[in-house]
Parts: sequence; C-alpha cells; structure tokens
Amino acid sequence: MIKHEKAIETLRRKGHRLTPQRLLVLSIIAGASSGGHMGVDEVFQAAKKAYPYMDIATVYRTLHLFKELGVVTEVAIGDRLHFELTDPDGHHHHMVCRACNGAFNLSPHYLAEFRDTLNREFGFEPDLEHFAVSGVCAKCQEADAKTKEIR
Amino acid sequence: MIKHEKAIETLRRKGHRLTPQRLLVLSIIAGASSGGHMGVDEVFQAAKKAYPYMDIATVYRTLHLFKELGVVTEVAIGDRLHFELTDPDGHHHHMVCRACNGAFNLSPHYLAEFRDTLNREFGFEPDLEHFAVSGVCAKCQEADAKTKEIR
DNA sequence: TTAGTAATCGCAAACGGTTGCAATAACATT
DNA sequence: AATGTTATTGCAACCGTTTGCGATTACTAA
Repeated sequence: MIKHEKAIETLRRKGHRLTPQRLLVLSIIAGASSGGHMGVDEVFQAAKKAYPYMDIATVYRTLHLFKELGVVTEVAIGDRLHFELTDPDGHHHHMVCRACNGAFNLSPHYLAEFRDTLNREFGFEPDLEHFAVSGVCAKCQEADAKTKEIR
Repeated sequence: MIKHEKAIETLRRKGHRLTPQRLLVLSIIAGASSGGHMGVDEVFQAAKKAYPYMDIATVYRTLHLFKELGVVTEVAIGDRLHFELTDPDGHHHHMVCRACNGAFNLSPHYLAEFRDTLNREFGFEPDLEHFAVSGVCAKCQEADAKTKEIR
C-alpha cells in the first residue's frame, strides 16, 4: 500500500498525531472499490470490524481532517456524505445518478468555462473543487423510457 | 396580498386542505425580504409568534408540500435549506457567498451550455432546476484582499 | 526511559431534518 | 346545522452528523 505513505507524511508534517484510528480509516478508504468513494457508515462498519471500540464521531472527525489536508475528497451523494482518496492526477467532479446512485467522474475542464463566466460577469469566485451534480444517467433514462412504453 | 391567491387556488384545486398553519406559512414566505428566501427556522420562529402551537415538523411538511406544488422553491444555502416563493418570471439559480452568506440570483442561461455539454458527452441529464453554487462574492473578495494588505 | 503536555479519543448530548402515530379538524354530504 | 371521512396536526422518537467534555494516549524533551 504505497498510496498511504504520502498521506501519512502529510499528517506528520502538519503536526497531527498518527493514531491507530487514523491509520485504519486511511487504509479503509484507500482500499475502496467501485469508483473509490465510500459512505461514512461503510467506513465506520469496516473500521469497527478491525477495532470494535471505534466511534462514529472519530470516523467523522478523521475524514474531515483528511479532507482539510487534501488527503480525501468529500462528495455529497444524495443527502449522504461520501469520501474518496483525492485523485493525484488532479481534481475531478461527479455526476451522481439519482435513480441508480451511480457516480461518474467529470473532468474539471467541463466546468472551467462556467467559472470564467461567473468571474467575468459577476466577480463571483465559485467553489468548484468538490462539485457534484445530481441527475439521471443515460442507462437509467433508457430504463425509465422502457417502463413507460410498457404501460 | 394578491400573491397568495394563486397559491391558495392551487392548494384547493389539488385537493389539499386550507389549514390556518398552511396559510400562515404561506403569508410568511410571501413577506420575505432580502432576496426573498428564508431559512426554515426563520419561518418557524415567525409562525410561532402568530400561533404558538406551531410545530417545526408542520413547517417542514408545509414547505415540502408547497415545493411539490411548485408554490415555493427550495434552495440549499450552505448546509441549510432555504425556501422562497417560486419566481413567476421563470426559474433562477443562486450564487451564495460563503463569507457574507449573501445570495445572488443567476439567470438560467448561464447553465444552459453546461447542461448541453453533459447531455452531449455523457447522455447525463442534470438536475439544475434548483441549482446553487457556493463561493465568494466580489465584495468579500475585496474585503479579504484588504485584510491581507494590512498585515 | 520516563515524565509532561496537548492532541485525540469515546461517550453522550445536541444539532437540523424526517417519520410514525394517535388526536384533531377541514371539508363533503346530508 | 349535524355527521362521517380522512387529511393534517402536534408530539415524540428517530436519522445522520456535530460538538463538549473528561479520560486516554501519542509524541517531545529530559
């Protein structure tokens, strides 16, 4: 798991303590499958399996610390928080399907123009670092269309 | 207050009951100042003043009903829900300043291009009806710059 | 290696928001 | 105007998330 090394170094460099709980949470999100992001409770359950005293508050505090350090990225999926290891190849955004809950990556250049417009027209600097837009993906639109045909 | 008439008619037409609580909440958001949107607790406090038995759950249920009927529009400002009377001149979006909490209207045509791109490239249909983007407004950017100069 | 100190932890209580349920009240019918 | 039906209410319990606090523990420096 070479992935952790950098994150651990970041923690230490900024004067944060390396507790077993933090290392555990880090290894759990680093091992996330399917798109890479995990719900908070997923992380919590996995952590409790390895260390039964783990508290949900610690999971939240740890994830927020990691987010502050740029180690993980927070993504709001539906009304729940999800987290993933920050993409070292630069940021990306998310499209989240409200029908299947699938999350699709969106390269930042799709938003660059939008940011430029807001800057130019209003002098407004938007927070687009962790942008997620909900909607319906192509597959679920198809499925939905079929459902209507049947009726 | 001619504004209410249409909303009341909508309620009655769809078979919903005209309770004093609903009329109260309606008149409160119709009387909102400064951009027109109100936080849920603002609405609740105002309602309790007029009718002390008012319950926060009723406020939420009423606002959600109004939203379903298209009478009000929900705007997520920060991590709190806000509501405003639906703009009869068509939808608009919001830019919310995370420094001063000010909200600025954004005409939908600024997002049209973004939607088209997502449709074309990914077949993804985004929910942009009640879109709000957080950031820092021009005034607060200035103020922040001045703070740094002083140091 | 041990002792000191401050960050971090686990717990419990609080937050904003939602939901189940029995009591109430708006409306339709007479 | 009195009645029955059922949507709506107020209450309380719950959800996911955050916070205050006293106990614990990672790190620093001797």
